[in-house]
Amino acid sequence: MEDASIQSVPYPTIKRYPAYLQVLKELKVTGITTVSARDIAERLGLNQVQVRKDLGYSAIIGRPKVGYDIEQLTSALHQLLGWQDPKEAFLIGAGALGSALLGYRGFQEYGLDIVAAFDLDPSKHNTAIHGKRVFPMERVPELAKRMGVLIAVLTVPESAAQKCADLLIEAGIRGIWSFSPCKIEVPDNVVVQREELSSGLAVLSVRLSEMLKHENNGPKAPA
Amino acid sequence: MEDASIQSVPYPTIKRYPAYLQVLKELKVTGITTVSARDIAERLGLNQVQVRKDLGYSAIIGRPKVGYDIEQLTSALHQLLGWQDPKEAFLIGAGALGSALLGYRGFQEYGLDIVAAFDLDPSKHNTAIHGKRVFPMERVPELAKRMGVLIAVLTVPESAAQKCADLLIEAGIRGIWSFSPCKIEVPDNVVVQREELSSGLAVLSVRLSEMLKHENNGPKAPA
DNA sequence: TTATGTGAACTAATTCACAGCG
DNA sequence: CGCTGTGAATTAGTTCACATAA
Repeated sequence: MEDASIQSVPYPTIKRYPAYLQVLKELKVTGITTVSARDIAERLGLNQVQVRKDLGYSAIIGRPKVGYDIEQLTSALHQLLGWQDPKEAFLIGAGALGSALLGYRGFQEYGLDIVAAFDLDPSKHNTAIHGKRVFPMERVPELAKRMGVLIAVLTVPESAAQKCADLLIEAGIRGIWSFSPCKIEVPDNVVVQREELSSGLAVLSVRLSEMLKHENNGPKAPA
Repeated sequence: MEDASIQSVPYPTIKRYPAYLQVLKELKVTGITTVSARDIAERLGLNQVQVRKDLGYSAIIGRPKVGYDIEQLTSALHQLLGWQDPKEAFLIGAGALGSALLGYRGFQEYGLDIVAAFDLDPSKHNTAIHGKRVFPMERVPELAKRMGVLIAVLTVPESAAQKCADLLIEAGIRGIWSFSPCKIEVPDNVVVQREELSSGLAVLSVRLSEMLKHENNGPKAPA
């Protein structure tokens, strides 16, 4: 079965891969060439069996007593993620968050190369932010087609999100990484990944509240 | 059992709460006062039973044929998240991402009020970014204690993350929302929530690759 | 009939336990 | 032994199916 790859890798696993790559990168600069699943697990606070299972979705095999070859493993994970060669992307919405993302070099490592920014606000047009030029929104279709760009990072206010998305879709964009806290309607052949910054904050809030509550109740309560 | 609240709400549920609040806020401005689970579910692309189960962790009860009272539900969710009154927080690392977060008003809604920024770079000291003053890192302990700040948003480079975290812990910070892609060691009484921007991108990459692959294979492959 | 609420069934993910290899 | 790899057991989360209330 050649196409066992139809979403055979579970999403929780995929979400952990970037962290694995991060660890591999760190180890590599120290000159180490192999790593054990346990080592990765400890550095990330995960279960070692989980790491082995996750790595098992790649073609590479680890050697007992030695571990995994860092070089091989890195490229295997890059391949599973489709990060072999960076994909060009547009950034839509050069506000505070958008500007920050334009200045973030790390995306290169994540297979993403933001090549241009777009904004509705004319005062931003033809300026450059972190070395990336800002174009008027209307030019998305033309430039997307010319450059063959398929991915957009959407950092516009909620109120503009759907309108911008519609324009992106018309321009042939197939993947939208959205930082706007709202649902975006797209046809079946377009993928939207919604980044929920607030989810992480919600978890932090709850964990912190619980910890503080226990400190107050703990001493009094039995056991 | 009064303390059934010891992490009785599953994390996946907690992560969805901010999205629910977002929907409730949108509905509220239109003047509507009640909402059904199905309506929420549709707006977010979720299953309606899941929404009901999630809301079931709160004390409020919905009325058949009517739904949930938006006002009540909002405050119940705020309470479950510990977002009743905004918590003051420090931002550590006034680089590109840090500056963006300083400019993001939305955190107020998420129970977070960033009151000051800190940076190692002296050239940034005593400047203001989006109206928030930037202090030298050394002043964290003094100001945290004076203001009773317990939460920090960490947006420093990987290389500085642990060092900054150590200083924060010494200053009495109990919750760290970290955007640095690395593990941070903290004592048991401190909570670290790691925000993995790359996870979302990983999922987008894979979903997009699969979609494009199917388009190429699809027409040829059987069924 | 249109909604909530919930036990039961199912599906997914994690962890355990152990076999196998160098 | 120290490590990988994996079937089996467990736990967690989601969805189904249905009872109930206005």
